[in-house]
Amino acid sequence: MTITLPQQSHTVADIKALIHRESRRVTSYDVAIVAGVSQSAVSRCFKPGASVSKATFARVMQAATDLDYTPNAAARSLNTRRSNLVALVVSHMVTLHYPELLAELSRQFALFGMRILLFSQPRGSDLGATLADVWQHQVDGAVVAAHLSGAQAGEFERRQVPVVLFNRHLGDGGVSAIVCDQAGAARTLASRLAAAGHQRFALIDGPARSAIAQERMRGVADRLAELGLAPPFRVSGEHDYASGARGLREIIGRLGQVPDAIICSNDAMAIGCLDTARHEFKIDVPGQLSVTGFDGSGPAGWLSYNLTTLRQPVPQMAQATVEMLMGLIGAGAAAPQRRMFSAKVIDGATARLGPAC
Amino acid sequence: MTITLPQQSHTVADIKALIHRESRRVTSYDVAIVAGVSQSAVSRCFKPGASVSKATFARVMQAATDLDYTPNAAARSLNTRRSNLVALVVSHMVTLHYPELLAELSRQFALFGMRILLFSQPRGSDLGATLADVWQHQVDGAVVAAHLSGAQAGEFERRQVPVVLFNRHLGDGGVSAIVCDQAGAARTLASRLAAAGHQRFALIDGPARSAIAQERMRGVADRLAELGLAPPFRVSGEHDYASGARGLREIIGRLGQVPDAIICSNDAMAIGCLDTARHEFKIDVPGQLSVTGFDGSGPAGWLSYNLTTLRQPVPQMAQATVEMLMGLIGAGAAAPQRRMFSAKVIDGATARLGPAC
DNA sequence: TTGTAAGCGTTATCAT
DNA sequence: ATGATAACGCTTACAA
Repeated sequence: MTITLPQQSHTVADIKALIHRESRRVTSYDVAIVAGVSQSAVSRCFKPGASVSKATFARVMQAATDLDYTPNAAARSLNTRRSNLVALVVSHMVTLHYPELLAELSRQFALFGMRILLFSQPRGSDLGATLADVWQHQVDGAVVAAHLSGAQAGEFERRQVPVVLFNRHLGDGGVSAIVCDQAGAARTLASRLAAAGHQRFALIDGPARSAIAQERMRGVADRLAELGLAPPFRVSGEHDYASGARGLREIIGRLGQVPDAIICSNDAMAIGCLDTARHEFKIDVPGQLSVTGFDGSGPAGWLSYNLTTLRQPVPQMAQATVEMLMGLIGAGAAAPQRRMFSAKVIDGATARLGPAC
Repeated sequence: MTITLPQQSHTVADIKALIHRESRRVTSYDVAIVAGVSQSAVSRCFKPGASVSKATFARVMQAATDLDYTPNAAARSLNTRRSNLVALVVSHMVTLHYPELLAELSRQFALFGMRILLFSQPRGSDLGATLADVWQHQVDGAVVAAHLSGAQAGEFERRQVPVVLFNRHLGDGGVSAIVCDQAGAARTLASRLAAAGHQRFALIDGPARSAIAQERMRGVADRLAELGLAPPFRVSGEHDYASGARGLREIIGRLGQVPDAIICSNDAMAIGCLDTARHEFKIDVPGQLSVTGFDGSGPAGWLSYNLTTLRQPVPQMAQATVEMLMGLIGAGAAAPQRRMFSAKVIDGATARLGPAC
C-alpha cells in the first residue's frame, strides 16, 4: 500500500477544475502532475512491457483513474506510425450475404488490439473515392471484399499498406487473398448432379460484375462440357430472392420446358427459385427438378428449404484473413500469398446428387 | 521540421527519393517545397473554404498529386479535436438481424464525411472494456445498439461524447435515442389477434437481457390483460431459428395442447416455430394456430413463409440516427431527445388477424 | 528506473 | 493571400 502524499497544491480537484476552465482534454501531463512524476513516466505506464517501478506504476494509475485519463490514439498514432486501425472495404452486398463475417472479423482483430474502420461501398459508387479516405486514416492494413482494380492494388503497395482480399483475387496474384474454391466446388456439384442422371442444366447467374459468380458458373460450365453434356441454359440477375424467382420464370419461358437441374449463384437466388418452382409452378423439387445454391447461409438449413448447397467456411476464412493481414503488418513486406478453402457440399433435400467421388 | 536538401534541385523525383531514403511519410512540407509555397499554404488548400489564390491552389494540387500526398488524419485530429470518426457499438446479434443497418449507417455518415469505427460486442463480453477502447480513439460521437448501463451513459456525458442509442433507451431518458415503438406494435398485434377470436396465447420470448424482447412481450401481455384474456404462456430462448423450434416443443409439451396463437419475439424465432409446427407437428398454420414474428426481415416475406409480422422501418431509423447524432456533434451539448418510429403490421399468411382499429 | 527534450504532421493564430 | 510559429498529446532516444 502506498499512501498518496499531498502534491503541493496540485490536487485532483484543482487539476480537474483547471482542465475544465481551459476546456481541454485530460493529458498525460495532467496525470504526471497529480502523480508527481514526469510525463514520460506516465507514457511508459501505458506501454506494455516498459520499465517502471511498481510504486510509480501504482501512483500513475491511481492518478489516471482519478482524472479519467485515456491515452489519445491520434497522438500515439502520430509518432508510432501505428494506428491500430484496419480498413474493411466491403461492397454493399457483403453484409447481406455474410452477416456473421463482420462480427467475426471484428472479434478476431480485437484479439490483436486492432479496430475496424468500415468502408461500406454503396452500390455503383466509386471505389477510388473510398480509397482516398482510407489513405487519410493511416490504417495499418486493409481487408477488401470488393472489386479492386490492378491500379488500385498497386496503390496499396506504393503506400505500403498491407492488404488481404476476401473471396476475390487479382489475376496476376500480386495481392494476398483468402478465397474459397468456387470453381472447384462448382465442378463437384456439377459432377454429382450429372452422376444422378441430370442432363439438361440451367444456371441462374449473378451480376456480370461479380467475380465470384463468374467463377462459380464457369466451374459448372467447364465440368458439364468435360462430361459431354449440353451447355447449360443461362440467365442472370442480382444476388437476391427476387432474381431467383425471375430467373426461373425466364428459364421456363424461354426454354419452353423445365430443365432437370438449376444451379443458382447463391442461396438467396436458389431459395427464390425453389419457392417459385413449388408455389407458382407446382413443380416437384427435387423429384422433377433439382435446385442448388451456394454459400450455406442460415436460411438454407431451415426445414422448409433444406437446400442442397455449398457451404463456405466463413468463420475459418475470417480467422485466416486476420492472421494473414496481421502477419503482413508485422512483416513489413512479404511475398503475397493466396490461401484457399474448400466449400463443403451440403446434401440437402432440393437436389438429387450422385455419390461423391 | 527542417528538411535538408541538395541545394539546387527540388524536383519531384528528388523529394521522392529523399522521402524513400528516410523512410518517412509524404508530408505537407514536401508538397510545399515542390510547389514552392509555405507549408501552411498547403494546409489551407486542403481545407474547404480557406482563402487561397487560384494559382497557388493549382500548384499545390499538382505537387500533391505528383507526390501522392494525402493529409494525415491523425495529425489533423490531434489539433482540430475532430476525428471524423463515429463509434458504432453493436451487440453481436445486431448485424445478424439487421444486415442492411450497417450499410445504411455507413452510407449516411459518409455524406457528412464521417467514418464508422466498428465495435462489435462479442456475446457475453464486457461493454466496459469495449468503451475504454472507444475513448482512446477520440470518436466524435457514438451509435450504440447494445445494452448501456446508466453509469456507462454517464461516462459519455462526462467525456462530452454525443451518443445516440439505436432501438434501446435508458429509463431516465437522459440519452438520445432512436427507437421503434415495440410495445405499441405488440399491443396492436395482440388486439388484432384477439379480434380474430384467439383466446389461448403463448409467447416465445427472447433472452431476458434483451430490452427489446422485454418491451415487445410486455406490450402483448398488457394488452391481453386489458382485453380480459388469460395471461399468455411464456417460454424463452435466444433470438434464433432453433429457439423458435425449441420454444414450440416446450409450449406443446408443457401445455399439453396447441395454443391458438404464438407470438414470437422476432422473425427468426417465428420461422423456426412455424417450420416446426408445420413439418414436425403437422399443425395447420394459420388454420389451427397463428404464428407471428417481429422485425419484417427479408425471409419473412419469402413465399414459403409469408410471415405475419411487424416491420421496423430500419432505413428511416438509420437516417434519423445519423441526423440526430450529427446534430448533437454540431451543437455541442443539447437536450437529449427520443424519436420514435412505428412498426407496420405485415398481414401475412401465418396468422388470422382481425381488422385494424 | 526516471527525467529531458526532440519530434510525429497537421491546424490555427497572427503578423505581413 | 501568404508565411512564420506555436500548439495538439504522445513516444522515444538519450542522459542522469
